[in-house]
Amino acid sequence: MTSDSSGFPGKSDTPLGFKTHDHDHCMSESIDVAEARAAAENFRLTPVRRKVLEILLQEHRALGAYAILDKLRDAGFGSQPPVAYRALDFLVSHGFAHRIERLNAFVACAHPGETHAPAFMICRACEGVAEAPSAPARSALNDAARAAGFQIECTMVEAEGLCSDCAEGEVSEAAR
Amino acid sequence: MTSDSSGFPGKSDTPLGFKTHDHDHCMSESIDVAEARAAAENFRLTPVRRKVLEILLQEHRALGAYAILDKLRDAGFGSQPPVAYRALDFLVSHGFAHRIERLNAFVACAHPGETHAPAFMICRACEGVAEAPSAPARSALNDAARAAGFQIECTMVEAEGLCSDCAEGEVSEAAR
DNA sequence: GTTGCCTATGTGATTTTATAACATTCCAGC
DNA sequence: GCTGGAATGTTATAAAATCACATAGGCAAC
Repeated sequence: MTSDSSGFPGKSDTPLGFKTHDHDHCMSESIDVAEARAAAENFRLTPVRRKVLEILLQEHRALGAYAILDKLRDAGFGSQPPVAYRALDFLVSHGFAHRIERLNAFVACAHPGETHAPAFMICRACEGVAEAPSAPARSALNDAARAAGFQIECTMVEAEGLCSDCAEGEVSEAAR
Repeated sequence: MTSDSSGFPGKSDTPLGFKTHDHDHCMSESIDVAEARAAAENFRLTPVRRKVLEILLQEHRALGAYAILDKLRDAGFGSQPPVAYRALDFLVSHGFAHRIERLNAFVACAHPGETHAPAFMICRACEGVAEAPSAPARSALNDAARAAGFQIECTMVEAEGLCSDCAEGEVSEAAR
């Protein structure tokens, strides 16, 4: 396996996630974390669930449930929507994936293990999704909520725009 | 018309929006603003568009496009999805309504006129939606984005939880 | 080891949300 | 009155999500 998380990864480098990095590494690491937690926390990382996690980890992009479903079918699993939705619900509720409301789609979590509810940056050109810390944004909102007597249970922060790679592309396109 | 925006409104008081207030007033005011802007900014607040805005203003809740469509039909307008979606697109793009991604639904804007992209507080019990300023949350996210070279074009902040009224309800229910 | 229970998966049907494509109508400006 | 563009109407279809119920797998008690 090409494992180099610093500057120059092996064959599996990718521009997604807004930063070149070693896919194989972040993927195998995430799977390992999931298996460790499954053993420790007494839940089952069944074949479908594991496969869906792998599918999501292949790309740092949000995938729709039906795109995932296609890949599940190719891999020999059931191909009806509930198969995908159930696995996704599981992954999301255990923190291995996030739902991107803006896209009605799902991404693998970039920091599994840590319980967190990040903010997302969604590139409208390449559809890449990156996570950002949302604690500051969240606490600001909390103040407003408290003032209104509103009890926040869950906060979603999603920003849409252009990642650095795609922004360069736009510039050169405008210059044509 | 019962116009009293302070403590004790007329027949039209409502618990929605997380605060008792005078519906007729906020509704007529919003329509007035819309008409004024239509004249000033040279766009048309056509009958369908106006009707959809009125429908949304009836309740400080998010309504799905199809719920709106039902009401449009009752009012004698076209009853196919594009009729509702087009009017909603218009209202959203001119700042008279907001789309709530979490619910795939729409609310009337609580502060028409001011260009803004607020944060939303969504009550999971009564489905009421209130707006909160999102500038602090937004600027925090901006810093993270800049660091990642990401150009934010639009940010969505939505919090789900319980409004003060519904939180009280939960408590008394738990005591049963 | 087999019974019973619970969880997970498979499958078909349906509901909800959203858009594409094209015809028709309305209205402003000439 | 004609013309061009915007808005609306309508049919059809795509995309996203859920319901309901049947089947299989894992595991503990007996």
